[in-house]
Amino acid sequence: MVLSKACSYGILASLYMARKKEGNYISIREISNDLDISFHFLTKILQTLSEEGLIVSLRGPKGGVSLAKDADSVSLLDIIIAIDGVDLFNECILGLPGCGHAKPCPMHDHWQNEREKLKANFDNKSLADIADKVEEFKYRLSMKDL
Amino acid sequence: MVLSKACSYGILASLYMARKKEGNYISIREISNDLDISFHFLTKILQTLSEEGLIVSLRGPKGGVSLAKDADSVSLLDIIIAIDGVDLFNECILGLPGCGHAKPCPMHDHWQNEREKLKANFDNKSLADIADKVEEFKYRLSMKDL
DNA sequence: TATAATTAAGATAAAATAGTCTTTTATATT
DNA sequence: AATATAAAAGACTATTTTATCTTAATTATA
Repeated sequence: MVLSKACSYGILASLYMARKKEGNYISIREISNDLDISFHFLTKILQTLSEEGLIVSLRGPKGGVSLAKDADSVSLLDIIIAIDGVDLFNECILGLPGCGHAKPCPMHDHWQNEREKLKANFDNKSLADIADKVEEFKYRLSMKDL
Repeated sequence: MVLSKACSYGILASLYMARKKEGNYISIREISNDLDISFHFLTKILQTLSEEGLIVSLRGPKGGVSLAKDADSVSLLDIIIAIDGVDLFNECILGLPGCGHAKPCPMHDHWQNEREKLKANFDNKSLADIADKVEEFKYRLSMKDL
């Protein structure tokens, strides 16, 4: 698995928030129901995003979570790094310590190229970009297999 | 992590065998010592490769493991699929069930392209190709960080 | 101010992956 | 045939990831 489940869930929840009007708090219960993700697990993931400053939250009635910034300025890469860290984009695909230009693993050149493209592609996709094109491209954004 | 540790270890051990004369059995202890991989863990991984028909083994004195086929005809992809299965090359990067052309995740087109290239690249690298070029390209093939 | 709603926090459990240890089986050599 | 060597098999442990459950803290609203 390239991304952890926590990371996938975090991305889906962030896109859910991006599709709602900014400034409104959305309850985690609603998100977990609509996306078919475990409520408590999602709560923890969103706490991480909150600690990382990507979302804000409010307790109590009418509380919930909301993007901390404009959806234009948050990329999928931001979410991924907040949850899974930067290892995916730095590590040797064979897991060799010290793999690099001087002493490369047999996959080094190829994987370095691929992972950079992957990273650029994640970076190039803002939450707003995706949210705006859900209808046009019929994007699937839920764990529900409809 | 893109490949499991078991898979990385399996690849390194296979390359180790490929670099030795074919037909000779190499003890797992020697491989685990030289590559700095846990002996018992490696034994299990090599049992999988044995079950999958990629290597052969012999018990007793002078026993060990050896590639079942010519190193020319075994690709990294063969090893990966034997150990980790085909999920990496089939699954949605966001883990969405039913992600596909009709109802794609936002990363679908890009990732489908990348994972196919990754697969092709793994398929294109035979154990012999790599073994032959270790000196030329100064390949790192051990968990030891020298 | 009391109540209900909602996230935060922390304990626990389940599953997957990674790793270790012991015993059994096979085989080459003496 | 006896012995030593090495893989096979299986039980066990540890760690990480995923998931659940309970209680505490916060806050809007009646």
